[in-house]
Amino acid sequence: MKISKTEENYLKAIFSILEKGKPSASTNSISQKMETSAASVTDMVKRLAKKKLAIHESHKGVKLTKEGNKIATMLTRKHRLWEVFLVDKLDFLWDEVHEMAEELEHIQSKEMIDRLDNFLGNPKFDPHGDPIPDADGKFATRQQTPLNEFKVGEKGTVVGVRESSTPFLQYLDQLGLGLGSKIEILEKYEYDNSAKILLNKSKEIVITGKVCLNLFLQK
Amino acid sequence: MKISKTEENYLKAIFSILEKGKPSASTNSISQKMETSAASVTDMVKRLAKKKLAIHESHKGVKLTKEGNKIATMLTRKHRLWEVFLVDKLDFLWDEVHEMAEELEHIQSKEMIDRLDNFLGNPKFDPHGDPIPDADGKFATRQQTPLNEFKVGEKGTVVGVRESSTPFLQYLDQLGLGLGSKIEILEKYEYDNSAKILLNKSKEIVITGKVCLNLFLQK
DNA sequence: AATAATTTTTAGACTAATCTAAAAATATAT
DNA sequence: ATATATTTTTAGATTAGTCTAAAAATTATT
Repeated sequence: MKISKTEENYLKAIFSILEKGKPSASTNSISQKMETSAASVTDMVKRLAKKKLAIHESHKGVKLTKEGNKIATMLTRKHRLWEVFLVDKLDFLWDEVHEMAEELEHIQSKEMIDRLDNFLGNPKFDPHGDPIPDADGKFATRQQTPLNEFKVGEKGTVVGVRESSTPFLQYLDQLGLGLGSKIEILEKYEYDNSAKILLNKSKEIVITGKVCLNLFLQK
Repeated sequence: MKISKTEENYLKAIFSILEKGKPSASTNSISQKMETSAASVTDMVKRLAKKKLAIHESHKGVKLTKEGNKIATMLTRKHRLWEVFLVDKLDFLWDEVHEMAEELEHIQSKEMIDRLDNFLGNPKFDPHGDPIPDADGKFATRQQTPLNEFKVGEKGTVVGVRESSTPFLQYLDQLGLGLGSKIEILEKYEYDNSAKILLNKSKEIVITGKVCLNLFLQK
């Protein structure tokens, strides 16, 4: 059965909504992710259901079948491996690679992606710290805590970001914060969740509540 | 102006026909390359003409504009660079890479392809010996002669193939012939253009006229 | 429970890319 | 040069993916 690029993108959108713990993905939430009308979503969801990639009960949202889930997982695998390639081999910055990976993830060959995986040294996480599923679809797990849950005096290493939009990543770059940065909490300002931190044992900076919420660290 | 993947494929098809020295590409020749009906070609050619990528006079075939030519050249550049990547970095065989490169060539980013070029060491020829245009669209040239024009006693090194279909390349592999093979002509059999050759100064083999016609060598 | 607001689906239309069948134009052969 | 064959174009239909506007279903509010 052939699956179009558009269908793949819908599967990914649904997957990303379900990933956040929702029991099913609403038509509206999908239309926002895909930047299309709700009517288009209804049409497409019916097509995915007919192909046994999704389960759709009218007015009750969409889930993925095992097959739909597998396809979305493999798209995620491809996306993240290509991001590693672009950063590690072609020297792009972590905020520059998303769009390119969005295109590259639709390249078919499974053999190619498995070889790419090997070529890159079987990375477990992408340049934003997101886990890369292996060839069987298994995601690596990792002990990680958002910075806002840290207490004064605690230390940790940045291992991921909750949001990987270009502006946010560029802002982190400006601050000198990236994957691998060592952090110690010096002070916390509860009124807006901001904090003063010691960065890489050398520089004191103040970061906003938004940043605290979106940084994942390993203790 | 946005150019669809389909339009890109038509541009490439037209380009490849014109490349063989034809003054213009006929509707029929394009429909054969694209494996579509002649009617579809007429439709598409009109669209390309409207976008100023092709020049079309009814019943008189198609040419490419400077812009159309440039796009086709850049597609060729991308295709061939990706082939080098697949063979040099992911260890695919020269007969396995065409289909994957057909997909990869449609990835947009020019910056990415220029970086890929550098990463690969700015190769001038792809795994089949075809020249890779540089970032400005310039093709490398090379002194090359088809094997059938060689005389008994002459020697040369294989640098390219006229046809790069999977069966032909696999047949060459079976014979132990590839880019870089050293050849000396021992005998020529005029009645069917076959020849007996000395391969890599070690092995005597007989090759058919078809092979002689499709191998390019440097003297 | 009835009404209002929101979400989802249906209906009908549009575009890109394709097709078949028929008509028109060009090329070939007697 | 006329008839035949081939090539190209036109006409009309089809499918995937999209849209807007309206109808239907669900959820929230009084």
